[in-house]
Amino acid sequence: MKDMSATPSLAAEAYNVVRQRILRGELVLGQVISRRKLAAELGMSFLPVSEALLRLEVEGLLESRPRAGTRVRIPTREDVRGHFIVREALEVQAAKLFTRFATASERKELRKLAARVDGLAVKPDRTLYTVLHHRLHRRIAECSRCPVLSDAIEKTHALSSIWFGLLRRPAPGDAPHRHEELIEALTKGPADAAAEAMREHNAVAMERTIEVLKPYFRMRQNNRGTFFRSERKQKLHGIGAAPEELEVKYQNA
Amino acid sequence: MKDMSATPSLAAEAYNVVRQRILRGELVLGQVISRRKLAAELGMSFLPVSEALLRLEVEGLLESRPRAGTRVRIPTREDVRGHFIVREALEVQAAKLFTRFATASERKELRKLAARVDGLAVKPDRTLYTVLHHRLHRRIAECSRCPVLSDAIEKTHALSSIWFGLLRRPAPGDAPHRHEELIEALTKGPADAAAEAMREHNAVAMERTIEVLKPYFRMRQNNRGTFFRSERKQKLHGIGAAPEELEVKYQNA
DNA sequence: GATTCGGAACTGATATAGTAGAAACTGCAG
DNA sequence: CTGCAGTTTCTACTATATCAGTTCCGAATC
Repeated sequence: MKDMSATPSLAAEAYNVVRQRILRGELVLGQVISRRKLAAELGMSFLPVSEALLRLEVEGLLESRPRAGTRVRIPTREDVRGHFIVREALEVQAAKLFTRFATASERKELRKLAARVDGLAVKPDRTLYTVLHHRLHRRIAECSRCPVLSDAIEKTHALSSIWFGLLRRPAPGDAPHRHEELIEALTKGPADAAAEAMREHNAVAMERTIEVLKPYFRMRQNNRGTFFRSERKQKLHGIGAAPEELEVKYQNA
Repeated sequence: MKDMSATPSLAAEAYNVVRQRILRGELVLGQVISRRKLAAELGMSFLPVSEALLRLEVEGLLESRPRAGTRVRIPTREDVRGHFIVREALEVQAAKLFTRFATASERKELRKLAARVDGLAVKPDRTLYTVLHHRLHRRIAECSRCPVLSDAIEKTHALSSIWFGLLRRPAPGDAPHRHEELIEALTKGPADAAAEAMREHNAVAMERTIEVLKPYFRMRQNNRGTFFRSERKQKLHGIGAAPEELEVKYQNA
């Protein structure tokens, strides 16, 4: 976490590299990661690499089976539902604290940020949108003046960012000012209204995420327990494919 | 967590042993843990031990500095406050779900358990009280029917259990039926009332914990950053002492 | 053509050894 | 008795080697 960046150990470097690759989408859902190859690539022995991957596994980004491999975690439907229940609990708490502790300049800054996010939401390019959306939620958390809480929220966001990256185009029936309305409730309304707005915001996010991940749920059902190492087999089972391709694949099957 | 007990690896064994020792109070706040000695004692190389300690560090029970050592984490006041804010968020969520999903038999079971806990609260021996109190909160979480949420709650409880263990005698001005009232609100009342009851329950717990930990906050201030290995120096700085002894120590200073 | 089976290659888990660095100890000066 | 240097001893960290289990791929079989 924070000590990782402070202590320039090899394990910390490996951790950051892999984490960034997952978050930037260079490593897709279900892709296996070889400790040895990664170690060779980064120029270190695979023990620090192993430590980094273990850490990411504890955080829920990876899953591994002894002597089979380590891969980017493919979530189940229950995982996603549970994830959003926890996230709702934390962000509602943050929203309440926000109404008490956020300064006037912070409120202004967030209103501007929300407008930018909503403006970008309809554009086809998702990269900038993803970054700013993440920053918006993080800033809300930071305004709670509770580092432990914002750390916890940050951790849940890292997980859902992976899934979020799969959303390649804007959602069709989307409210055009989702985030502006959220921030409006947070900055203006009483604590109860802020909490309720955050709850609804999260409910929409959950529904959408589950919709996007549906093909992956089926994929996980099918290859439960096998860690495909070769690219050919992975392709054969739909790993690395876009959600739309997966959809037709499993509809035919 | 669960895979740990399922996979009987050496690392899992070390993890459970150290965790149990911390929770049972055999390892006190600020005590350093030697990877090598522990490895020798458990009859394994220190790599699995290292993995276990890393895991406990991620969970927040330990802290380590490169080339200095690993010790049981001494929290700051902000840590404790943040911890209870997160815990409140999660347990309030669990309470709401409890009112929706708990079965009749589960409600009955919890009422009985709460009565036992309150009965034990006034007794001088704390060991059984600690165990049952923990079980009560865990059962509430499990009735939410959301494994991800109960796992998250379980993790926060592991942390606060360490602090809880310092409370060697019953709190004086305590409501005699704290837990029975909580369960009453959970089983009978609407979701809002259940949530509010859980919030108040947590607020009391936080106040009490901060009160008990006050001497340790001062202790941490004093020896920030030094990992004392010899027992003599540790005693000199109050590590391993009971809260009351610490109190007089730092009042005199 | 589809299925099964066996060696080859690879994977994570563990053991052992060596290195760098921080804390503790010892002796000396004030 | 107290404060401070140099030395010693301990620690965590890294690297290499070996083991047991898994996946892969092609040849043999039905």
